[in-house]
Amino acid sequence: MGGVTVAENTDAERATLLRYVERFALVLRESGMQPMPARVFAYALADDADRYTAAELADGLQVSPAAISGAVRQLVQIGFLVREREPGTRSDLYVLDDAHLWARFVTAELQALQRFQEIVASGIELFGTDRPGGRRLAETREFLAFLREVLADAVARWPEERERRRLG
Amino acid sequence: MGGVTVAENTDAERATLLRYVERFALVLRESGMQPMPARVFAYALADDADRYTAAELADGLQVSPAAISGAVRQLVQIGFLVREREPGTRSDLYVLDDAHLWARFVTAELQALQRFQEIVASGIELFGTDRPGGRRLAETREFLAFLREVLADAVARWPEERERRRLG
DNA sequence: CAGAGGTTTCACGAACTTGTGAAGCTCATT
DNA sequence: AATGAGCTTCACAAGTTCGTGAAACCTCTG
Repeated sequence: MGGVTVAENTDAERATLLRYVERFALVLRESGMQPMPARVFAYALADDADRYTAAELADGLQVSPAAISGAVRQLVQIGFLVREREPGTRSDLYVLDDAHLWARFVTAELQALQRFQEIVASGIELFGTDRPGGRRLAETREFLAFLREVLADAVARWPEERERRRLG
Repeated sequence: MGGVTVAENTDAERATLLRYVERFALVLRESGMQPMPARVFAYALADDADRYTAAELADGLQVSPAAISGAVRQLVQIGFLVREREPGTRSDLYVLDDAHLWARFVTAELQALQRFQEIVASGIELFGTDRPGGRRLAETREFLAFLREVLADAVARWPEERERRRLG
């Protein structure tokens, strides 16, 4: 039932986990993720349950339900968490979708690159390409397109690559 | 030198450029870059000079020299700007190193991924891999390693790829 | 349809971030 | 040595972000 976990049988272990989650979240924040979503994600990834109620997350992380509410909403929107509901139950369940998780991760990255590419393209429209600045913008656009192809390809290859690593 | 630029001959054009820089910076900020470094980078990329003094940046962006000082320091550290000094001159020059710029960009990304991988590895050390959470961490580490290989490979291939795109 | 478990919304205080002005520092020139 | 242009550092004020507690809101159960 997702409650008891190996990592937090004792207070000391729970404290270790929470410190770890905080360190992990810090790394995620450096890439632009907000604090509470980062904590929830790190916690759901590192702890042992495979699904969590909002209450379990609030309890496990020692934060208010309100904070969880906002965080899971964003994580669900990005696709890092899936919201589920057991029939005849009153609480939502949040699941880390292992299988697609890293595809989601790169997808989020791809969207960021696309926004980047769009603003660059809009600069080219505004200022043209017959100036030094315009040429830099044009080359940037080319590079971003290339990078997006490479990443999309990597996502597609990961399942196969994963098998290869498991065997080799 | 490097003062007069096509994009800002008139007040209207300068205003357009500044609005554009602000939009561009916003996109960069969404990926975790700080506001002022983001503005300086966007400005240096989109405007026409190929090197700027700190004073020119402050003037062009309508911000204080103090703000520029901090911003260029960070950009130089990441490698997005190169600091130069003309002999017998009192002001530093900041240069966007076109040739290696996008290699730098991916290098920064690679470092972020490495920090990510390190915190995941540290979690595996702390908690082991014989639990659900540990297995998730282990798979995450594998995926990050793969992604880093893919990106490193992409950087290596870009010069060649760039030629190909220019011709095709 | 009343009740209760669970989630979401909202206003607020605390903490953090940002950019500025002013003072201080460096260093090539005189 | 003195000058002064330019860069950096620092303390601060304004603005923003964060997480909380309390209240409102659903929605399943009896």
